[in-house]
Amino acid sequence: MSITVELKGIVSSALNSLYELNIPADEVLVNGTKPEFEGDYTIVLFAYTKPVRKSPEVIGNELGNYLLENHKDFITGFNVIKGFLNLSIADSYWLGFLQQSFSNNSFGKAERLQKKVMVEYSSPNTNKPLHLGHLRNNFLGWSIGAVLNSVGYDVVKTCIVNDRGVHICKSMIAWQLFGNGATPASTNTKGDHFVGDYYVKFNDEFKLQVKDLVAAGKTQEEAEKEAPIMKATQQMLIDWEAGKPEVMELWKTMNGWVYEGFDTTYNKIGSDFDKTYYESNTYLLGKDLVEQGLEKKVFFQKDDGSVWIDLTADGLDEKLVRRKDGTSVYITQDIGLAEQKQKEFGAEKSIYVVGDEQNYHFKVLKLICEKLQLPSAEGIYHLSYGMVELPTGKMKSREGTVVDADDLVDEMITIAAQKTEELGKVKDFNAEELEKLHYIIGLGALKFFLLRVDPKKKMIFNPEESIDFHGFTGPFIQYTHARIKSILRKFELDNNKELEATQPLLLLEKQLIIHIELFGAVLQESAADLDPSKLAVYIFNLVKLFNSLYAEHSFGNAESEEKKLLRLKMAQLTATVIKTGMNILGIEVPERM
RNA sequence: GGACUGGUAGCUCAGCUGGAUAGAGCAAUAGCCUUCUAAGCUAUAGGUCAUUGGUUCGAAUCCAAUCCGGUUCACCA
Repeated sequence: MSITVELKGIVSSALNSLYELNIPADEVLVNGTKPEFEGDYTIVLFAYTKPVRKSPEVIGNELGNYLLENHKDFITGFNVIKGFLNLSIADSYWLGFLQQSFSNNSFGKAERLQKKVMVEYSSPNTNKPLHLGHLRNNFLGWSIGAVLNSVGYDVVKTCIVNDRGVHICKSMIAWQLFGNGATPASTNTKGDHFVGDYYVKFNDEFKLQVKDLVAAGKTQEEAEKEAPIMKATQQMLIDWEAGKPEVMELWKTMNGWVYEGFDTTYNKIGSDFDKTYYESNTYLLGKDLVEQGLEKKVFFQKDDGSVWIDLTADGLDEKLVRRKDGTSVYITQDIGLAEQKQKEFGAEKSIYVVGDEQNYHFKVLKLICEKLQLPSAEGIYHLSYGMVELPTGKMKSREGTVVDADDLVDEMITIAAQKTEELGKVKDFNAEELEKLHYIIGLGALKFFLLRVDPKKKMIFNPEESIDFHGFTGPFIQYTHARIKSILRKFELDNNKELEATQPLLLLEKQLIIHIELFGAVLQESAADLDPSKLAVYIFNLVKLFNSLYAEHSFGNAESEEKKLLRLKMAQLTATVIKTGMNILGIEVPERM
């Protein structure tokens, strides 16, 4: 049990004994005491003044005295300032906590819950390579899975690959027209980039054709419809749906190139999935649900044959679920896939990590599933994250302002290599060890940069300024871990020696222990909010506290054997928390750097 | 226009289920390596929490209005 939970319980029953006041333990307000005041934890008393009919100062003193008398081993002192009761916790409590936890490698993690959740993330299109926005999505999705796993959920990570549709056909047409049989191998290009280049070529050619047609007297709209390359693309989509062999052949070949490229990138950034769905297999799902919906009168049919749902009563609009030609639309596939996942895995929650541009879509999706009374409905949760923007605004592929994922990862690793070289601390590393270290640091910097901000908020990335390696960053945390490991290598910790308590805990020591103790609660909070940034901030603060202590006091050469043992145990547990926490963010920590 | 969403230090962000004097990092300035890794530590400076009103013991936080951004509202995916 965490100490704040314990305190809440104690205060709740104290209020009951003193004033016959029934305040549920979880409604007691407990904060960490601000550093400028004496004490470790603070009870906020204002809420009790009315029912008790006493001033907060009086309540504070009575409560403080009561706690002091009845919990001598736990609470050793108090003071009251305005409506705040500051409590001091016994050193022996902290020492007991440290003794119990310091060698526990799974410190902070919770017991298995026997509950299953699904996290869908990444969801790329196969017509172009991954960019910075995908990186945020991938890091978030992976990390949220790890956070949920750490608090006891069984997590199924899934990915839906958007491998069909007009956009894919655009790349295919362009390759037919301009490729001259080129392949990624023949041009020495990564497969996803290779295919993406033809997508760009399509757009270039399309623009030229439209321009010519407009010059010949067509309106912009007519020109866009009639451009030969666009017509060819639409024909190809029809041929694809009909399963025309040569089209299928080309489609498979080009997607194959893309997957090869994606695999390389996923491997590098550490994204993995338990189950990958392909839209080419799922795009027909949900058709039968339209029939069901019509029978249940959830949907209605218009005169032209198209099928709709009326969501105006829910504050939304009418939404099409089947075209008049009988083909299904995007949302219908999603309903079908939601049901498919439900049948296949039966998770109690299904989290979709998808950008906030699709808030409306997911609102509609959940609503329709609810109205159809599908088992999947309740668990649908859209984890809506903000876009990564440039200082100039959104990234636009047409304007060439897209930050490519592979380029960025490589750049980060290069910078990591430069800095490591400059600092010259690992001159004895061989080439392989160095490469691994540069990778860990470069990727760590990138992941931490993207994960440290609240997922819901959009964030700005300035390509002109490289991502920092100092301060609130991954490398700073990795560095501190390496630093601790260095201490533990030099000064062996005897696990059998028990902590003593003849010398009081110093302020910095106590602050660090208090912070360590929060770890489990932080994981719970990150899981509840589906927000890895809470964890990132926590680790950063932990590391700052450790470094302050490190700068002020010696670990290996402490002033006494008692302090040496205490600090080495603190160091070990700090390293464990850093490593566990960073791993949950998908970031490795080195032994040396 | 409707719906949703954001506005906190020069920059990037915390804090938002109401609690003590609004916090970090970067950038700036000044210090700290003959003892455990200086990718570090310490200090200084930097704020009308968009604006106005309301709710109350107390508001960056809740409510309303206004201003300024963003997303979205396709027989696209």
